[in-house]
Amino acid sequence: MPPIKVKNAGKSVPARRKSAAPAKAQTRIQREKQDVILEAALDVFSLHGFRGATIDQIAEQAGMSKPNLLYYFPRKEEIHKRLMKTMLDTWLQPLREFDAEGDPIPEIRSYIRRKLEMARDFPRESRLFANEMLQGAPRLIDILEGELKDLVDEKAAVLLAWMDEGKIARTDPYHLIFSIWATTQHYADFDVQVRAVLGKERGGEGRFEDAARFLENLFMNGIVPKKQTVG
Amino acid sequence: MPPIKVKNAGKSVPARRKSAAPAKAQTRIQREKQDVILEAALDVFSLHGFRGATIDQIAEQAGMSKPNLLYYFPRKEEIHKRLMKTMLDTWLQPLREFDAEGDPIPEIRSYIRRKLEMARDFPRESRLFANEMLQGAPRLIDILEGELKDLVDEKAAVLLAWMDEGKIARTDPYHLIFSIWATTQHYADFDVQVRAVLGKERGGEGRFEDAARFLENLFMNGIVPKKQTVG
DNA sequence: GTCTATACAGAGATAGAC
DNA sequence: GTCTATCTCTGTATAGAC
Repeated sequence: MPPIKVKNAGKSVPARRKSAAPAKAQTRIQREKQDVILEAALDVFSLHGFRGATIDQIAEQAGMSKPNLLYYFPRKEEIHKRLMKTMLDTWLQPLREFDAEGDPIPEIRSYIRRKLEMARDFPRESRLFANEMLQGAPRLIDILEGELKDLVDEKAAVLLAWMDEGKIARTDPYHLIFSIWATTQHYADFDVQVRAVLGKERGGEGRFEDAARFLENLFMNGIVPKKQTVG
Repeated sequence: MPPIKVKNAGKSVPARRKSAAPAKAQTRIQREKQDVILEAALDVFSLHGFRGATIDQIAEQAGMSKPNLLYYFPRKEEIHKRLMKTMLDTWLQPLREFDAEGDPIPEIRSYIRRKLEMARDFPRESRLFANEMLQGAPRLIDILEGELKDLVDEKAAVLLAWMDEGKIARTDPYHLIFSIWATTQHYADFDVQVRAVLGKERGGEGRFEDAARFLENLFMNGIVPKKQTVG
């Protein structure tokens, strides 16, 4: 599985800032401080969820005092909201880029690979999302029922068309997408378990390559032995 | 998918109590109260994780005062520990029953079905576990590296033997197990998202039957169209 | 065995000096 | 813009009356 090229394992949020949003222009220092805070907050929120995370922890992780942090983000919820927004942008990008004009099998294969790369390179974002889901998505439900549903509906239609043309096997496109999400994000969200079960020898960095190989093969072929390849 | 027979959707913990553990015998009332507390605690812990959950919430959910609750479980951590223990027993049962003597394909198919039934019938247990994983399994890591690893090693060996005999396609047995866990538990842990994306028409009770059909088919056949079944 | 009252720490957030 | 001090509320846990 050569095309996994991304290096940095689980740091950095894209953290694009809209230049028109707040009335006041921001200094470079303000932006940098905010980014430090967001970075620290991602660590803490992704581990403990919204309610379990404390401003103290975030401040400590960010290397500043609690009041100082609150100078930049007056409310805990603001920090979380901003993280969620950035995270969703990053997180849904692979699905957005899923291309109806592409060649079906390679397109799906590449989607699986990209999702797995994201699990490897942005595990905190994955856990932030997972935490929100476990809590019933109180701060995200509108987006799930709106933007996300629309996007999935659109891609499901593409998959259905491919099935009609006999280019991929007929199956439920929604549950196919769910399965790709579930299997790839599992390697971020349940990372402790994966490493514990694989043990020292197999639980190292190579586990993502192994997973990639396995998942590609699973989604392509299932596990029923092919007559022509046996014996 | 007929064999999904379990009815009660997401209530009741087995809550077996070992009769030899605490020095003092327990009255019937004590047992009942403890069960009420554990039931309430499962609601709260599964939603908010250990740190996010509060004794106030649990007490309210259990319909008793906070001091009264603390009479039965002096520490928050005790409640959580007991829940985790019961949950793990329930949760790993299907894997324990995975039978080396059985017929490979039906055995795996049936394992998938049972895991999906558990996601449907014990979603809170699934979320309790998921919450613990997201936090890096601080209260569970020993079990993961011990009991669980041993159990998975054992079952992986069974799968490998089947592959050697050509009864199932050769693939990575560990990642196969991870994939079954991930896809089935997804329907408990990410339930909000599943229902949001499926919408009103398809997000109802039938979603589990749809998922079962899809997953069986995925694991058996993959998505590459079979030459003989196309056209 | 259950309640009221309360101790005491940690939480989010604000005031005001520098 | 950053800090110390502090307010208020919530949270875990205990004491002691009933």
